[in-house]
Amino acid sequence: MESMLTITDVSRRSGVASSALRFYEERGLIASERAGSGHRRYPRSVLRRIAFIVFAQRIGLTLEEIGAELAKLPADRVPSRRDWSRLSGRWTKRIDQRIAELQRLRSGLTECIGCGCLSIDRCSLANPADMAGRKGPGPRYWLG
Amino acid sequence: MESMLTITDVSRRSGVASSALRFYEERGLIASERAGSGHRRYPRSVLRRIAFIVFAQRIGLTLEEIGAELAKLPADRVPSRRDWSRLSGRWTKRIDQRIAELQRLRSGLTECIGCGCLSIDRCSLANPADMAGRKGPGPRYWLG
DNA sequence: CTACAAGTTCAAGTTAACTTGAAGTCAAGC
DNA sequence: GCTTGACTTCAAGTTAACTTGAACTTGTAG
Repeated sequence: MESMLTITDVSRRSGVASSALRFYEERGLIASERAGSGHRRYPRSVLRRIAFIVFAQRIGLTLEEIGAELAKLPADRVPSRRDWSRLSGRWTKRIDQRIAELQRLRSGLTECIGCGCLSIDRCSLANPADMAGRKGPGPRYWLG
Repeated sequence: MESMLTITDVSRRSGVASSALRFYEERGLIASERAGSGHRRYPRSVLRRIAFIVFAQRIGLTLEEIGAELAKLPADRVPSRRDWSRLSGRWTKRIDQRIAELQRLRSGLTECIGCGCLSIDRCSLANPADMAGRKGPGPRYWLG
């Protein structure tokens, strides 16, 4: 059975633009075979891989990190449910850390800014030591 | 008393690089007076303003949004504690939304990827409708 | 057979939030 | 008088994750 998908098929089913799919391929996150014409053909299993990529992005991983995770999947066969859940298991901790950070910020909102200390020097929430200027150039994201 | 601060003073006390301080000024987030030499001089109150900016960034606001918030402060006097807490009050909701999103993702991690459905089409967490391709060009951040 | 849609590559553009570099000014110490 | 250091402006570079455009080739419907 000829069940390979075109790039438009994959784009429509995954919600990810074709340009992004080519970009992911360039970065080694997904792979494709080629039809005689040179057009990309994808196996159905790529959809799960893409879902995983999107999911991981929402959690906050960079494409580079996602690539590193995907590299741990078996190369010789279509990954099983166990394979996938082994990967995602590590993220739980990461999510928990982000949640904790946000909760810390949330309480700081009322306790620190709303409080009377008003001292940037003494306030642990707006403290040089734990925030700015760490990532070098480029945008600094919401979490150091 | 001559208690104005130089840009290096402010940078050291806030942990924000001087280049960033100039950038914030260009964007209208902070202001400075000038010494006869043309060098910037800041009142002490700028430190609280900068703390607020950094805090807001960690919560996930863009500089543009932060600018809009800061514009709501009184222009004719140094903002009071009430002024500040009025601003930050609105953020609580926002933080809660992010926390909820992360918790949703966290449970999806075990329930969806770890589960047997394995169908990208049926999985509400990796669903085209609520995720990709919304922000136009540029990076897509961890939250739609 | 001819449109026209869909696919290809490759280079360059986009956004946010800054940083870096070049070229010049100004004040203080020796 | 001169060097050093802090400061200035302005233009261009950086990073991530893509998108857009140009220039071409292929596949398909009529």
